[in-house]
Amino acid sequence: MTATTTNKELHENAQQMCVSSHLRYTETRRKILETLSKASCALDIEQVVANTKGLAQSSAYRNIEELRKAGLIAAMAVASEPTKYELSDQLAHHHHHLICSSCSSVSDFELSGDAEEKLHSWLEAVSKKQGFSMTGHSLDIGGMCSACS
Amino acid sequence: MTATTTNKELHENAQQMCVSSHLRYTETRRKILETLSKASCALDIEQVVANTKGLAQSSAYRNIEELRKAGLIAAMAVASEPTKYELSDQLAHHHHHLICSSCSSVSDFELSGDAEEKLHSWLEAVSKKQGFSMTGHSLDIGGMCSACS
DNA sequence: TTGCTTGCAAATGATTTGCACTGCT
DNA sequence: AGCAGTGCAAATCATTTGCAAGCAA
Repeated sequence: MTATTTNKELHENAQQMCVSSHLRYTETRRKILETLSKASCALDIEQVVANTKGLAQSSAYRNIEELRKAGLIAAMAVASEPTKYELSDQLAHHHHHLICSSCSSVSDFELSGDAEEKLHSWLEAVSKKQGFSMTGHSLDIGGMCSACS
Repeated sequence: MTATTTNKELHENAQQMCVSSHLRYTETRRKILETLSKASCALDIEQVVANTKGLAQSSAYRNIEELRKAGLIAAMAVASEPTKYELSDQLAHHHHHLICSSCSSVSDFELSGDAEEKLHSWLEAVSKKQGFSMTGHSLDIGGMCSACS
């Protein structure tokens, strides 16, 4: 499975993943993914609803949860803020987060291919030793963003 | 600041940190930290209250939040489970988490000193480039624990 | 038809807050 | 005295759920 780059690829991959999870690829779900795809960072429910025409909040919660279980969407909780959602690594590029402990803003970064590979091998070794079957990892930097300091 | 190993060190460091954040180091706070210190993994509010004699739930929330802002406690949110709390890296050993996406259980692991150093230097470089002042990082492995698979 | 999806409104559950009181400093 | 810290109960806010109607396979 490759990360999607074009809108068309996004929907093709998404549809595939929905089908294999026995989910219908409805208009609503398509629109939610498109909203997340357009966003430059993770969005909370309010933002998803605001940026998706004709989406009820309960449907947003329900669909995001289904899509999350199917691996299309990743959820991230920051402090006691509402949960933020973004496309999963399977639908977008693998990346990590810088989280400001003051304003709770989140921005993205990527490690070099080399670093990412090395990290992956460390984590794979740890998982193996503990009998854990790893499906992914997350790496956050905590601190103060430039706006807050 | 060194990670604490003995109970005495824990309270000495904790008191210091409270003082410098203009917080009183009360009996209640001392008991909460002791509860977290005894635990083998992160605890949710219910568990903290259950394991701390004479602690009101609202006091638990209020104190944990104060202690979190002062850097004594780390909070972690897993899926839509209640938030879990543990001693911060400043009061305990720096470590990372294995999170089971099926049962939401959390266990700990450490990287080798070498790996941890390398990781730190990568993150420091990223932060510098983005004008972010890093105070720490977190690294989670996601997947299926041995009990669930 | 059959059962997944949806929107609305009501319910739930975690977390926060108002208030009066206690206890450091 | 003066203000941080406390317990209790009430309030708030994100998230979940029941239900009746809509829509896709």
